[in-house]
Amino acid sequence: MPPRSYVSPARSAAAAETRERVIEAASRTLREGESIARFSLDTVAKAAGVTRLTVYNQFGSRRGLLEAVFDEIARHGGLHQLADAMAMADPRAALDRMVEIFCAFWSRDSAVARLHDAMATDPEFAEALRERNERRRRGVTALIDRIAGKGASPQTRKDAVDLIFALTSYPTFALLSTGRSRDEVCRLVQAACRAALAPLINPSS
Amino acid sequence: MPPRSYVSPARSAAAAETRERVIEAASRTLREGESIARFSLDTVAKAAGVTRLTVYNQFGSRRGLLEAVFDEIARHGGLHQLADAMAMADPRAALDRMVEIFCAFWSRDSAVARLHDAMATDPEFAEALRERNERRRRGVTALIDRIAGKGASPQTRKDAVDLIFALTSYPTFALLSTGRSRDEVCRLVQAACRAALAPLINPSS
DNA sequence: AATTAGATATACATAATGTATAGTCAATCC
DNA sequence: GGATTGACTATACATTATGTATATCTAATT
Repeated sequence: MPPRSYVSPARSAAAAETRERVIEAASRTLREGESIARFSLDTVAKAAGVTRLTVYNQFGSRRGLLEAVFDEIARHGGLHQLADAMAMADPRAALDRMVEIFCAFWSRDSAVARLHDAMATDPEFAEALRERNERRRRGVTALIDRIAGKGASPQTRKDAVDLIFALTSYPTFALLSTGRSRDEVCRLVQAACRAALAPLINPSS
Repeated sequence: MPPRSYVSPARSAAAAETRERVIEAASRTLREGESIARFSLDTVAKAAGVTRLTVYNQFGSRRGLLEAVFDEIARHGGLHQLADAMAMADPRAALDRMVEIFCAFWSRDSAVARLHDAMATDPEFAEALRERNERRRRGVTALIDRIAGKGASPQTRKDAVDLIFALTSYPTFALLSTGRSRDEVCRLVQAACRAALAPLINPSS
């Protein structure tokens, strides 16, 4: 006979709370730790005041926890502003705004640096993050299509998209951040992205 | 009484040979493995036909082995051509050539991808690789100084240097390599670098 | 009062790095 | 030729992580 099952408001609320506490502890550990190498589920569990097994119950694996942390950061990272940016009348202004939004996102929580490091050791996590980045690529593609003149070949468009995609990526942001404020990086990337648009209109190559 | 010590041509030659064999096995393992996570000294030692302890005797640690692999790749990676490139009369042509040399370098041995992944988990190894990249930065700086007009401010120069440094980095190369041949990536990066030079002469901002 | 979901306690399997100690064997020195 | 030395081996051990298994506890539901 099948065991009767039921949903419990109080229980699932408590579970959700511990889940959030674990995510918070994990992102704090990522922020404060100097390397992803030191990031262990044991440390996180202790910081959250739970057992390591609870982490497994909630997230399934280390990878699951890391994805949950990234999604939590993304939720509060200001990416919802992208909708407004994409709706702007001037696609170049929209691109500038897009760069601004992503610079703010990359610099908001230093845990994102460690999460990108985690891509190196966990291919499936890397794939998961890459999929989340595809949204950025789609946004860039849409803007390029609006900016490009009729004469722009598909290859020229693809080049512009991929170049701007690379310029707005986290690795580029991190490389440019040595000795630069967030705003300074933003202006530099904006200038580079504008320069990358040139081949789309000027048919001189 | 101090133990007498001596140098042994035959022994050090044999040691150098096993050292090379281990490096070769390590880079092969990195190339064939799908992730740095699977890269263990045990695997390398077996592939080289030696004991894991021999690896420790020769390289001290996992990090030491990885550095040795990178240096070996760099030695045969064509970076010596940089001297000729830097000696070119036209600094813009030199920059084009530089981009070419680095695109060839990044694409030559797929083990470099895994080595960059290793930066994520080993901060000291990351630092070691960063130092080796400083040579590229110095080269870019020298070219920018030759290209920049008198009116170019230090900040404008720094911006150009850092931007080109980022454009010629491995992460950028890897990001642009999806669906592009080495030469195509090279041309795209060259164009982006040329565009990054504009603020150096045109004082219109 | 019985049941159930979430969390705990404890143990175990596996894999990796790194250290320690003793032993093997051929090249070198006297 | 015999003692010594350097590279390598064999074996063992300590430590740290991830991930799985099993039994138990507790408070919320039925």
